[in-house]
Amino acid sequence: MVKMIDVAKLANVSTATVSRVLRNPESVKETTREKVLRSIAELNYQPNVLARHFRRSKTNTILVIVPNIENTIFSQMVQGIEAAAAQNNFRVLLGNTNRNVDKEYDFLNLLRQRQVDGMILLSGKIDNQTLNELVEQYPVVLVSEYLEGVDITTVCIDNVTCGRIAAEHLIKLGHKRIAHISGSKGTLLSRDRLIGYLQAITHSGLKLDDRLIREGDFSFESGYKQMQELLRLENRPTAVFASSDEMAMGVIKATKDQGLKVPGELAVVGFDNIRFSSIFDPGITTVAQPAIEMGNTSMELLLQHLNDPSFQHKKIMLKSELVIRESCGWNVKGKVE
Amino acid sequence: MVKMIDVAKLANVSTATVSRVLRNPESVKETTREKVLRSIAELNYQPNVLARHFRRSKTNTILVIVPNIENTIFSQMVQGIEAAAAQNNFRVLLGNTNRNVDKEYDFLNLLRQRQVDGMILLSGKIDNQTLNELVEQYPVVLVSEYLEGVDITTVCIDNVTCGRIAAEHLIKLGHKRIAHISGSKGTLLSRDRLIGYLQAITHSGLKLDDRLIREGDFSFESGYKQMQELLRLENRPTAVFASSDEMAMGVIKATKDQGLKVPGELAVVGFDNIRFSSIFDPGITTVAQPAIEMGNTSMELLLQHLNDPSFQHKKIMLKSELVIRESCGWNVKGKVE
DNA sequence: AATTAAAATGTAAACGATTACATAACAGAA
DNA sequence: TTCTGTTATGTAATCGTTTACATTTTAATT
Repeated sequence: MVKMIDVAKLANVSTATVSRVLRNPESVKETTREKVLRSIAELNYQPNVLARHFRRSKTNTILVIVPNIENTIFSQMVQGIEAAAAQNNFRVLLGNTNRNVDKEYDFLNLLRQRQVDGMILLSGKIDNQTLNELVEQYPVVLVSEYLEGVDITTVCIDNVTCGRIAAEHLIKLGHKRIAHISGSKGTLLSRDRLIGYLQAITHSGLKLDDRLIREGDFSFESGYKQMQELLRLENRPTAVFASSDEMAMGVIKATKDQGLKVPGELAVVGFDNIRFSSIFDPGITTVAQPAIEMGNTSMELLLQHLNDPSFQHKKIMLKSELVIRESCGWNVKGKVE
Repeated sequence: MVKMIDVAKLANVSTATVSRVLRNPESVKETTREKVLRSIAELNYQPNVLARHFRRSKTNTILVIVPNIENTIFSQMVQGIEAAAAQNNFRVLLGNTNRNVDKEYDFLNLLRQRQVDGMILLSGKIDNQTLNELVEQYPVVLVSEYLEGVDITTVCIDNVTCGRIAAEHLIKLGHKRIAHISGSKGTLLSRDRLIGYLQAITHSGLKLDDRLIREGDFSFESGYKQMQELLRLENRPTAVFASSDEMAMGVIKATKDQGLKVPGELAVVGFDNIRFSSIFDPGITTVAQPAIEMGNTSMELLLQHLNDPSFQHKKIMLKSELVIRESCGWNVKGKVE
């Protein structure tokens, strides 16, 4: 294996100069630089990255903790992260936890052992104390979810407003009995969307009905199941706002399976705008999370942090918008803000 | 930062012994071992993995090259790889190429620079010569796709048989005009499925019609577009076999958009059995690729290779089966093999 | 030409674990 | 007890870059 000393000898310089040509080219006189570059090319020299990492205690690699890579909302975020990372010569190490907290804790060791320079969390099951410790020592960015009691850089959307907009859309269409299927109550993001829903209902003067509010877990199956229960009510809802597109699909499927029509007999609004929302039949009206942008932004914040140790934690809120498709029918003209 | 020498001093041994306790515990006397372990615990010592990697020229990390992480068939494979890797204390570095060949070539440098110990390819756009060079020097496994002219460990399914089974299913249902929308012709896997289709048509004595064979690129959009063209034929097909579920969904959407019914007026078979095939309406009859298992198997082969330099390349073929849902109607009773 | 400041290059000491080889400790046999 | 073979431990070189500091070269100014 060709090493730096070989290049140095061939170019008649010291390894220091070769190293500088590689890492800091302007600090080397042009003629020397060219000589070195020619030697590098001639010998087909590949720097030993492991030695470099070791010496610099940096790996140019970041870790992304993903609850479930199969969920396209997360893969979109990863895509955004990947793109920003590649541009800055960073690599992305993937940590798929399958919503298993132990695995999540396990991955944190990569940070502690300096195998990665920073971390992006697409889920937040870690307890606040551990997270606080981590955040103090290493660059960490939290995406989508946010946490109380932890001072951490966060990229998210305004879930309260989004929840409100979704419910208001259904109200404007004239619906009076609007159900909500939330994500797991454990997550703040679910609570916020619920709060938005409650705001919309209350402000519009509609009657609040507890039985119309149900807890899911973001999955298709939970949407299906909760909708079945809603259909059993003597006075069933005419509209549903589900906290994820997958659940919205479950809702629609359950409704169709009962022989009812969507949007004819039930209007549905989802959340996320995953790719399949537009492919699904009917196309799902949904609150679009700018997933790729969220990934991109989070990586950029992480890079800022990486390059500037005095970086102050930021909370970034990205804009999301309602995408209108067929699942609510067409009573309303044009786009709803 | 606590280092090995600190542990050694506290335990009154040499660093060599501490290192042995960590890497090769049986070679150390029990009493010493315990003493060392106690010191490690007391100091909360974390070995410097970068130093270790450097010294050993191993990273316990493998690279997965993914054409498109957003496609759930790939994320399932990644999931399988991840699981097998985690069990063996390996990490997975993700290389998302977005079907960009340059990025693919770029990622190969990770291997050349020893930043990863091995590689799993979920796509094969790399030219044979480069790949051959790579395979000679490093452990590489190819999944799903296979290549002629390269001696490389491969995990795949029998695409010819699968294509035949898909077409035969439609034939058994009584269809006479069966179209096929293939994946990109560049890939052998597309050609194989087409061959299977041709075999089925020919063997059954049906008339072959060139106009019913069209090239897509696995995407929803291409399925939609090709189906639009098929619908314009004066004598349109009554059934379509699409080489991916996404294309099948495109086919169904295009058909519905023309006011036709699926499965009523068109029967559709897809390929892959991605998660949304069962959620889609109608549920898609499809050839199931055992994606997670494929990922798992490929990682295990890679590990074998990693542990045994004399490893002989293997070609593993996994079983896949037809999953019958609603998209072809119910003219046939029971399960079709 | 002498002086000085700035720019370019070289020297050599890190970084922290691993491991070949040398040595010491121990157990069992005579 | 002594010898021998085995097992356990220690010593110190090594992996290949990077970089603080020292030295030399170059350019600018008088």
